[in-house]
Amino acid sequence: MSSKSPLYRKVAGDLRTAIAAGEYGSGARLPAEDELARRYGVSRGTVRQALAALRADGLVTSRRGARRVVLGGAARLQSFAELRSFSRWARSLGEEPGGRTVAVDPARATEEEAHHLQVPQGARVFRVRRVRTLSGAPVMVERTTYPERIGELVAALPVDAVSHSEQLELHGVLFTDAHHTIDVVPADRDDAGLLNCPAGQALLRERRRSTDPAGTPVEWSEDRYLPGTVAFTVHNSTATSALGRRLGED
Amino acid sequence: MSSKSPLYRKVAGDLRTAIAAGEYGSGARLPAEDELARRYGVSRGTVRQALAALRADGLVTSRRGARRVVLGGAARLQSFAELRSFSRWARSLGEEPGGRTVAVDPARATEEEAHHLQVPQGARVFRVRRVRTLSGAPVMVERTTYPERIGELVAALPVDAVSHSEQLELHGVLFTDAHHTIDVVPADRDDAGLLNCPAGQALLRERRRSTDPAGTPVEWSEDRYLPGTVAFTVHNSTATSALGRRLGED
DNA sequence: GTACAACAGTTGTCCGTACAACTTGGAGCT
DNA sequence: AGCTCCAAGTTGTACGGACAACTGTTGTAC
Repeated sequence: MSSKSPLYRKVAGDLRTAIAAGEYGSGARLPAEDELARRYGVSRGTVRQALAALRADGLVTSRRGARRVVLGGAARLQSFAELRSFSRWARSLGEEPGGRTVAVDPARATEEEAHHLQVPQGARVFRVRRVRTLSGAPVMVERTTYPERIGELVAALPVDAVSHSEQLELHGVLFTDAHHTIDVVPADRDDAGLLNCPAGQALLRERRRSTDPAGTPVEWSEDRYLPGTVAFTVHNSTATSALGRRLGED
Repeated sequence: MSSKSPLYRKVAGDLRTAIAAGEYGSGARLPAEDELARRYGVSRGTVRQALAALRADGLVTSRRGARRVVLGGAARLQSFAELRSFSRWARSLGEEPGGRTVAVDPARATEEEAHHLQVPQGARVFRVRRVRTLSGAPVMVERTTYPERIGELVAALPVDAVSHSEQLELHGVLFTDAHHTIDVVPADRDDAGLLNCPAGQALLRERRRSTDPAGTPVEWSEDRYLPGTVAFTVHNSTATSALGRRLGED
């Protein structure tokens, strides 16, 4: 059966599970690259590629001259797939994801939408509003705008489809990059009704712009979470910087 | 004069400025790796290392078979240094950072602090409370716990020192990795007094654990921002995943 | 015209080598 | 004991080559 996944991925996966299994406790030093290369029967370059992946996930440090050290605490970091899909994320935690599509509206792109989706202003887009639940309780309201091509696929989905992203994947729509902005906003009347909370309630807001492998925007979304239900975690290092802080001009 | 920075960094920097200068507009395709290698007189491997950095910053996509595409919109992403230091970040935006140290207390590590700093419970630590301002207006309250070694350095700083992190750097204390958790909490009495806002006001909370190159924790901090003042931005992709979502158990 | 097939172009993976830069621990000296 | 200094160990950087896998385009056949 053997998979078609590249060698360095297998090595990375193996090391990941070894760390998760506690073979290398927090603060422990990993074997040297040469040693790992020998052990797995691969070249040092391949080992380095695997270790770069672990470092990007914040699992290990690395510095010249010394062996790599396992970083404790970071613990479990979701994969990109789990982050992209609310459903997948929830299921991986043993929670039962639910969703109710409130509205699917064909519309004309506003200036903001046009900018983020890189389409001309006034172009045809689809606006989708959904309420997401964990084990039945509403947790998040999701307002997504899709360009026409993608929106048509979404509009064709049944209203009770739990995971839109998984359905889109089946149609060959891939999400590979996303840019997120996280801040706080008060709930408006609409949020309050959908989330069953008082208007003005502070919500954790995540705005997201996702693109496909070719760099074409495929969604522009604004999600609002009830406080206390989820938190966002980020790891960054001098090696791979992905997090930033921004003035909140809105 | 020439610097001691590695080759691939110069290439990456050059490409970054070229993109920023609009030489490759949003959606444009970068030259092929071979072409860049020829142009810079370096090997393809070095070019790939440079491009990997750009990809990690979310500046370009990359997929097998097709040339790399410049991702628009992501725009300016702060460097790790700017994220680490409130002062540096503020100054890079033309704002005047300020700070007031409210208290520096030697203390015994609580269970939580001990866990995050990887010291025995009850070990000597220093708790520092500061109010941070932008152009005079209070924006954030920062509650940081340092292990004894670092805390002693901080305690010796003048109360009106604007940037603690820059001072620590001068003493050879390096921060290379950080793990962040972002969510929302209501302001307690203390926050309200320091930030001059009503108690119960929702604040954007960032909890942070920073480590040095050896993987030793050097700070554990909880920062609370007034809403509307800052937002956090994150880029992630299937290639480098650093962002995650967490159940908010606290 | 439309669909299919071949082809050139491009990035991903993997190997090998060599040297530079840095850390660590121990030997040896005071 | 404490200090300096050295040597071994380890990661970072850079080169080179080869092939696999995929994309976009071109051109052919129907």
